[in-house]
Amino acid sequence: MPRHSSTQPTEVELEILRTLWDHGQATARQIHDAISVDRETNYSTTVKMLAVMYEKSLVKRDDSIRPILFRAAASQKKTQTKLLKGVMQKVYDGSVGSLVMQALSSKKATKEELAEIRELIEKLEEGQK
Amino acid sequence: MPRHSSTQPTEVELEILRTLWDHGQATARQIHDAISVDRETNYSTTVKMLAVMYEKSLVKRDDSIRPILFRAAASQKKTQTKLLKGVMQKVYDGSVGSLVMQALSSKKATKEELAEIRELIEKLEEGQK
DNA sequence: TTGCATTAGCGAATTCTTTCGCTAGAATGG
DNA sequence: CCATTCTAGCGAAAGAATTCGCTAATGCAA
Repeated sequence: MPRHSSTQPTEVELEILRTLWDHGQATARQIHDAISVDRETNYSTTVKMLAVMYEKSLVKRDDSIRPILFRAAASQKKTQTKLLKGVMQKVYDGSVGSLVMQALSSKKATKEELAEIRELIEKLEEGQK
Repeated sequence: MPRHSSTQPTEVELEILRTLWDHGQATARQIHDAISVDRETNYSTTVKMLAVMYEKSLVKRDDSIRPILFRAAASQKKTQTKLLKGVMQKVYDGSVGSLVMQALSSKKATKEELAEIRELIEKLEEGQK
């Protein structure tokens, strides 16, 4: 019986996407070097993952030039939001409130972050009246 | 080459845990009926998943009685926090701030939730001075 | 007790993800 | 142009998560 069909990036795919978002675009070699800092892995693996991701339309490629350049197909923000909503649904039963409360409780935010969040809250509360 | 080792619950495991948190404890049959509402699945599968989860120590079982009763090994909160931290790390590079900002922007929170979050923020800002 | 229904467990198969060896083609420096 | 190095791709295999058929054990009701 088939299982998935949604195109959420997997763990390794996400790492690759992260370097693409950082660099804007990159060759397989550059991507490989970037992720090799954390994860010990083979160049072939990176190339293969890029092929898989291209299949899934997670990346675009420009092969009019050599070496081939890759870029993320979707913006970081869009992807993050999609993943976050997934977690919100699966882990917090869709409740933004509990997710945010736990996030804030579980890890220290900087003064600046807190201020920024408070402003957003106030704006949201304003718009709600 | 080995890949994982951490004991984060997977997707299906999480669904089972959710019903356990809801019910406190439950038989395989009850769990199966509960998750069958959303996901079409076979009773054998549920039983197997419970066995796997028992191996991983995600659930405890009381087989002094029949039918066997299962309960979650860790609290919902603890598990949620662990999963959320994972996402924070992998998707938001460890930044609570961006995670919270995006969560609040991406889905409407109720008036009550906003108020509660604002209070927490204010308390956190207070403690930071 | 016997027969029937439900529960529990095992092992194997399927699907999805990640890995890499090996080869062919392209680029580069001498 | 040749040798060497780098890039790209394929196919197979390993690892991980999920599925289920089949059987044994247990419980229950007549």
